[in-house]
Amino acid sequence: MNADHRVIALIDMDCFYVQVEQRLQPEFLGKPCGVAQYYTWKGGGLIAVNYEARNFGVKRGMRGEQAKELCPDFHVFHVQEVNGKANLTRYRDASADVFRVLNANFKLVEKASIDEGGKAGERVMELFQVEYIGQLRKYSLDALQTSMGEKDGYWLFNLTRGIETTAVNSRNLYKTISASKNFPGKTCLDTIDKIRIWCHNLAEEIFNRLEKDRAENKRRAKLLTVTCTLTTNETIARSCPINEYSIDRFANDTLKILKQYNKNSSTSNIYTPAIINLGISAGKFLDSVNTKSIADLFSKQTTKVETIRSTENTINWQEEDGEEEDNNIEEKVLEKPITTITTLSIQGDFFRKFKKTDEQINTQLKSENKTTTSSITSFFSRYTTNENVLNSSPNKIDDQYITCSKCHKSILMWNMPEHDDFHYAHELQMEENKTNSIIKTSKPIKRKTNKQKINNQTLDSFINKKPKN
DNA sequence: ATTTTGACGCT
DNA sequence: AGCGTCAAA
Repeated sequence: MNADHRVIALIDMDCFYVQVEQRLQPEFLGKPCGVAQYYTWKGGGLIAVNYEARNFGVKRGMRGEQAKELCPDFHVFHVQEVNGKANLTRYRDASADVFRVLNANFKLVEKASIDEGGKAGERVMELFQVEYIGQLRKYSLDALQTSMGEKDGYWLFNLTRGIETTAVNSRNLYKTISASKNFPGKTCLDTIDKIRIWCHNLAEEIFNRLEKDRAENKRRAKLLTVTCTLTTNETIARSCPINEYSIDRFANDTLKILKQYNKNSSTSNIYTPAIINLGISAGKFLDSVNTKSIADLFSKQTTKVETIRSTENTINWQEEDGEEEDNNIEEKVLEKPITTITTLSIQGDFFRKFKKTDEQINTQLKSENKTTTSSITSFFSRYTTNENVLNSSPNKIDDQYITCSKCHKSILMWNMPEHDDFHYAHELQMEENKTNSIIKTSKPIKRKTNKQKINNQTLDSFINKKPKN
């Protein structure tokens, strides 16, 4: 699409965490509520407040008790705690749901980071004594470049005239995965024993999130960074390589780093200065694609033909409706039945299972635009109402829960995408370990190509799915 | 005792 | 590459 004629939609989810909780407990819809982490200190700290509550002056950062004073009907949802630490998994999963919908329906989806925003914006306002960006139009390109530098001045000059051609990057993945916790006041970590426990707790959370990330995104973090703030108020960040995903290794590496800052004798259990904040972060992700499979990418079969994995839960996501390309695929595959999955992201692959035709999606999208709730409901109706789309196994739906056919655990239906993905990736991993090779020789399942339906609505050209490859 | 998380910038 | 800072929710 021509960058001059593009449309960029900015989606900002209001008090998202509150909505996630209200979806689980719809009886609170329309009522003033917020989400708090931790209970004990003055009713927990609010990290999200809905508009009904904001009308009473309740704000993020306030304590639950204070919110109750301002608004007696205020309801507090509490963030799940694991090992005594707030765990935001529920909201991350909900966010992943949103991105699944966006990725399935839009060509480019970028997690916004408002670069050039914030501080730079204030500097510009101060420098040029303007309140709105349009007021900058009275300045010449030269003037802007003199003050802001050649590049930024040029960017700003165009921006004020509605010209901004920066590409929207198709990127939804986190660059880092981190877990941290404050230990304020008397709760500070002042003994090796306490520190050891928390190294383990944080390591466990990071490990779980990394495993899930590896399953879904086929990548591995290579760098572990330990961050801590001491009672001296200094913040320290030190890194070490990640050779293997393991709770104990993460925990031990973290502890080893922290011990370097202990001013006490190594024989004592006391740690000084004590730790006020401790965090572990994993980053420097590398795609965990085997070199063998990269070689395969250059073979005719795999570069030209997009094949799909063959596992028991892979299903034909479209009704029978013969198409010529499919026959070609089938023939080629039969010639040399080697299938690799390397060209497909798991996420995209996963979603494809539940995909309807373009027409159905477009129709659905129109109705989804109305409210978030109906959108999400209809999104999930895609695979909760259509038995043969799901899998022929008898998944029992009990209100909002589904019994997973693989592990027989009761799973919230909106957590099913990750859950199912996890099973798939796990199986894949097992197979990989077993064969010590990424090449799969199983027969691929026939997959239909999507025909692009041409629609006369302007936005539809935008809503068209991503092109393959 | 606002907490947790993530990205970016500086050296 | 490693570390510190800063902002968002």
